[in-house]
Amino acid sequence: MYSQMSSGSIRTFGFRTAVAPRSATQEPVGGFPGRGLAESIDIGETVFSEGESAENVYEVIQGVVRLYKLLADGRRQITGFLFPGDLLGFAHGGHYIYAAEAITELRLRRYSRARFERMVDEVPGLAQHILKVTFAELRGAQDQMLLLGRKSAAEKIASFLLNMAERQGNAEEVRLAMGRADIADYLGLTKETVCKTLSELKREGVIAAQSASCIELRDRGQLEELAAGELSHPC
Amino acid sequence: MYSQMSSGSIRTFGFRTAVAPRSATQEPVGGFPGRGLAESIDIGETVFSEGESAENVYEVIQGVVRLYKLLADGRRQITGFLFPGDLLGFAHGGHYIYAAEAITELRLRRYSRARFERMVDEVPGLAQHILKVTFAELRGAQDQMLLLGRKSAAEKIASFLLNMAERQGNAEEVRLAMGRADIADYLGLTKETVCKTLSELKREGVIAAQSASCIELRDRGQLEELAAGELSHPC
DNA sequence: CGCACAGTTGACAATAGTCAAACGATGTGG
DNA sequence: CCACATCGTTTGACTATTGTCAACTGTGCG
Repeated sequence: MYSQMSSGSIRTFGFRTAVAPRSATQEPVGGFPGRGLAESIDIGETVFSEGESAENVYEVIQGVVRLYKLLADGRRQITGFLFPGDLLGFAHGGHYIYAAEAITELRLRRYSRARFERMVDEVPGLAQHILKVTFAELRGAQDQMLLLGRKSAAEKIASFLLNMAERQGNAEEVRLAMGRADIADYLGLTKETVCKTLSELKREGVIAAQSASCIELRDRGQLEELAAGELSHPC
Repeated sequence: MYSQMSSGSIRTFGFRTAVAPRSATQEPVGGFPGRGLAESIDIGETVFSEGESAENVYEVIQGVVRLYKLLADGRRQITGFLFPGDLLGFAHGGHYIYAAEAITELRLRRYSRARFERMVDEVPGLAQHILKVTFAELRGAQDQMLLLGRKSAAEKIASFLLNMAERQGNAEEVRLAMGRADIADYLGLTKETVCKTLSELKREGVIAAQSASCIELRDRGQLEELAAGELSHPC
């Protein structure tokens, strides 16, 4: 606990964290015993909304989810993307504190909150396991605060691409499940700035694009320097 | 768990969260049994640095702490301010994931990490308690992401002032323990923009200033609308 | 009293946002 | 099978918010 974690991943409540290794889309995960009810959600549909009464906890079986918060006038901040194996449904005061929507066709497993809490209370080590991954989520949240508050557009894009690559086994080719608008709302930019910055990186030969959703990382060193804020000319 | 929390506060690992009521600067807190070693730190001094081997967990007894992360070129993002009763020392891979410095004269209680982990393992309910406050911290982190990614300078300042007021019992007068540069690095702005925005709010009569560190909230409704992003003219 | 430092203000620059148009892929109907 | 409609992406011209730089002010401490 509070120490190095092994490979594999689970996202409990909005941030990806590394835990025990497991296969990508199969049985219950996260040390989570028992099966929930299967549920299918169409692309673009809402799993739950911010402020809604928090009845359930979900596990992503297949597909990608976006979590976000809104300001009164509609401005949106995406706080995280969820992949198979991740859990969602974090609540405060009995209400979901963010909204969740399907970015792709989605398969979920649903657990009632009562059952989830009973399991956390009764299964030995489960509370501690969830604590561990929650700490890791907090760490991700702090990295994202550094990104949102202090990085330039190019540095944000570089960080994002490396982050996505890492989740895909650091392959040369990164597949983006989300559109430009989602990337923008995740990085605190506009979709136009995301486009322009990607084009700029293409022009410099740092990346190449097979298509809009498939990016090749041609100069990983350059991207890493950008992401770390080491370059005098951050764009 | 995952439900409404009572008054009082604890900051475990960087974000303030509401837990069981307690007096402000007295005995051990957070359901945390036993006493740690007392330690005094001068204003501006470092408690620990990012990346340093994480030997200890600390509890703030008196004073204010800033937690921050740095980019390679020195840009700084403050991820939270800690007040009496808060805990700090979150680590990943055996190393602190942020730096901590004293904003004021500071009194801490220090617990060795081994002892802390033993307590978490052995004391019934402690892991769950820490899980609860950690969830609340995560919520605070998500609010801060919304602020950093999507709010204007005026909206950030309004949110910050209301946040500080809330921690001081929602008094009309807010006392700021931190300087303009710290506020700037917390909100993702520069100190000049913080000054200019505060002056603008003064000009509009929304706030008044007894001194640089003592702000009077004259129109709380206006501040709340600003913080929520409800105003057509966000500045 | 004056030195040092934090805070404030203003002129100007730059990064990112806005608006609008064009382009490209994808999917449907003729 | 092609034409067309639609939606997401890309690009460019222009705007605006915030950052930079520098000077000035106020406050507190020796």
